[in-house]
Amino acid sequence: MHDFEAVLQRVRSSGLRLTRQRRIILRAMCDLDGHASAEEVYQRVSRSRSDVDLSTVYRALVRLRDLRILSQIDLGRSCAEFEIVGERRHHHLVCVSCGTVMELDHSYLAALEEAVRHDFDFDPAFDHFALFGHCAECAKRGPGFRAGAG
Amino acid sequence: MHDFEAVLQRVRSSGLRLTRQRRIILRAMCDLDGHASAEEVYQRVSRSRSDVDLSTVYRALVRLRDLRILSQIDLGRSCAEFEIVGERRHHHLVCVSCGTVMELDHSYLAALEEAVRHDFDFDPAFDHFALFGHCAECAKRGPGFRAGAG
DNA sequence: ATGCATGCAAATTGTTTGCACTTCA
DNA sequence: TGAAGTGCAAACAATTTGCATGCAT
Repeated sequence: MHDFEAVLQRVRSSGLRLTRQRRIILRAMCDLDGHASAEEVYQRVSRSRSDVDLSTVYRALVRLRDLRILSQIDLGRSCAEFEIVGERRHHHLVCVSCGTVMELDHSYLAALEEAVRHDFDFDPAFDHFALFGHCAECAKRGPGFRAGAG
Repeated sequence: MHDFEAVLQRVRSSGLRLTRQRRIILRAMCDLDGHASAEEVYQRVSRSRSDVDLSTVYRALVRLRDLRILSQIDLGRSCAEFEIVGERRHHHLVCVSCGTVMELDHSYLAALEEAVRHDFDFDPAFDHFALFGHCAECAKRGPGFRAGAG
């Protein structure tokens, strides 16, 4: 649940052309709580009678991601997922066996971020990333499934 | 550069059938220093006259990854990459603009691993993962390119 | 008006699968 | 011998692209 008007404002000030389709897509992204793949966004916007082509969805998501209005993430579902960039920086714990996704506050990564920046002169794009592993229940049940997912 | 015989031994003791094709693939993975995608492995093993089908390469890589003889990683090249699992746990810093890949010792992630395990009862599969961002040179040159890569 | 965006359809790319045949254990 | 593995070709899914048309600025 993000402020649609605020997002529109960000788009306008970025200079990106605000078309009917992009408006629809942004509305869907704002309403949505969490992530969505291009296909999912497409499904949602297709419900409204003024539908949008799938390729347009793809193009819009990429543009908006480049402007940092959306962030892109790989949650291990073999497709890119997107989310409105909000104020709280957060990341994700993804269970590779049951698919559960938990949020991880950015503070957990602050030290690592600093160390990498200092020691390697490397600026990590730590805005939204996924950490794969096993949740408590699945760990109990024993290993198996997808191994080194990254 | 990994010890081919040692790897074969691991495969044998895992119970996996040791075929001509898998031997060839493993030899290629051992000779190779670093990662390779299925396609790259395929290219390499195709040079030898006793070539291997691409689908066989895919199937072998998956099997070997499940046995933890190989680790799989997404380095942002939009294809899975594989590497022989060695002794030193390490991860990667991937520059999203120039593509440079640097190694990051596991020690950098130890604290995070522990915190996540403790606070979320979540066991991160921290064997080999990629951290995207910008290297010093590219950061200097200014932003652009791929944004939130995860 | 003019250039950026869209729709449509077709192309690409990475990866997977069905099936008859081969081969390792 | 029998189950597991292979080659081949075809299927797939996610994403991209060419091009004529359309619409914000």
